[in-house]
Amino acid sequence: MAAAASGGTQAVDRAAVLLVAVLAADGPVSSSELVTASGLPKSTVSRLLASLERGGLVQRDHDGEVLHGPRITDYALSVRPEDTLVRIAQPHLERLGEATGETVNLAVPIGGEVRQIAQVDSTYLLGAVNWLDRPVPFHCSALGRVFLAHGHPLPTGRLPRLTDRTVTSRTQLQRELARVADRGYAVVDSELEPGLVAVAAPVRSTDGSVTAAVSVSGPSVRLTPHAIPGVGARVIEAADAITLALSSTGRSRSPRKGAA
Amino acid sequence: MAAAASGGTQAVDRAAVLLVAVLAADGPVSSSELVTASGLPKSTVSRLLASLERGGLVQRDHDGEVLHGPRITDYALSVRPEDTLVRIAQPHLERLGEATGETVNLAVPIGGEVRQIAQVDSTYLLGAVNWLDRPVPFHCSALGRVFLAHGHPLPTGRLPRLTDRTVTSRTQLQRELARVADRGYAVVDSELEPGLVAVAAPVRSTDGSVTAAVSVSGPSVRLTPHAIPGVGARVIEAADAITLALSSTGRSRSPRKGAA
DNA sequence: ACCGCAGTTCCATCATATGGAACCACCGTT
DNA sequence: AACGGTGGTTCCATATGATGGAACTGCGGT
Repeated sequence: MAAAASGGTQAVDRAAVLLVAVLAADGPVSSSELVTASGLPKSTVSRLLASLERGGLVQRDHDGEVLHGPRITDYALSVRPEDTLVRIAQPHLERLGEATGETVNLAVPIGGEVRQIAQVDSTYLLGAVNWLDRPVPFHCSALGRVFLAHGHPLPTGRLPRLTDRTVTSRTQLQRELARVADRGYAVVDSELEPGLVAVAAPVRSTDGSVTAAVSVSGPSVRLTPHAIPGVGARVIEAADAITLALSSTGRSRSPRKGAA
Repeated sequence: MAAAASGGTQAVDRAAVLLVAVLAADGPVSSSELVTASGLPKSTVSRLLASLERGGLVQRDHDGEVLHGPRITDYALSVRPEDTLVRIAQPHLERLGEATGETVNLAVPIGGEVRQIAQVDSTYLLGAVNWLDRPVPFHCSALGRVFLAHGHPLPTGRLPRLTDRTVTSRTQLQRELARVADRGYAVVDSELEPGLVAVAAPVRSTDGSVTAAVSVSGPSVRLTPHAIPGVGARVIEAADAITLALSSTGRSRSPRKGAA
């Protein structure tokens, strides 16, 4: 079963699935969760985890739950993760900022929220809030909806109502997400804060998955229903440009090789 | 062959080695480098990498070099890696700062340099430089020597001379590193900058490897040869306290489970 | 003390990883 | 333009090492 694409190693494929599950999970995960998530037999999961643990890719906390191993932590510490993404995206964000005059943000999903990791301030006086390090919810932000519309799991639990226009019904949200996926960009009008309108589009990682998003946000007086389609197009354009730039990341540096 | 400790999966063990090598490497790595590094046959490495790549743990840049995959990047983006470490270490650093009055730093190795990720400023007027985001070389910093003394690879190439007291001979450096490992702390006097003395000790990750270090640094008028042993003891004490705090990181959060 | 569940270990079976060699593609040379 | 070399992937027969059901262990709850 589980047809191998070509030249590969079943055991490693499976182990990779487990590791990715562990990394993608918010906190620690129990083995049994991994068993159900992967559909593999207990014994297999157990053995595979043992190997991953031996390799330092995974570790168990005091009560046996599995979490990211020290080797992964080391790696995460050794890079300023934003650096790559932000550095690559920055020029495109600025271009988008100039084109629209509005606040532009780049964000990534983290845990149950959306975190902004780069921002270009609005050229107007009204609208230049600093969103950095001020996470927003998934369900009522344009950025969040972009992630949701492209497969990011919707956090469980109630969807908090932040304004009287916030969508809090899951079915209604689903309908909206379908439109987002279809249209290519997400719009949120006064759902996060009255009078605040945002438009966002997906940035894709090298394997096609959506791991970041770009947004333009400003007051409803400027981002009117009439203006939105045009802005949406620009946002998509910028997001696609970043996606493209990412994919051709030759990772230029590091001229050092052999050498004495 | 290659005795498995107990219950494990050869293929995954090997794949883990490869992945760790990729993560630990500075930039992209060629398959052949991995072949020599791991001692595995070409064909095996090739197959293993194929699986890792399928899992998104690894990817290849435009000219086939292997680097960290999108799933790893996602993870790195989803955490502020320093957060954990810095948050846990902060109180201990502050305590050390109060005790010594000198500038205290926490650092991690990155690429060919040492990066400071947290700092407590000196209570004196002389000495309160901001080291954050100002990487220092491995060979002539106390922090760097801590890493070197505990297995971190010494960057290849010449060891730049920064002052007339900088150790630039590899053999001499080795001797010094042995002392560091032995004594438990590293000292550098005027090798990075004339008159600047630093003392550093290792912080261990949950698996015992040294992945961070703490330092106290100040002018030689205060950190005299006479004062150093006492400071060394305090630095070790703080570093050990952080190590301990790290190991008991139950990762408390995330009460959410099943639920509808 | 008892049940139940999470996780690890056993073990016989055979599916699956293995690795040497052939093969291919690409580059810098003569 | 033909060539040797290097870095990488694919093949394939072999037997090694992964597999998964069941038995086992250890805990935490009632």
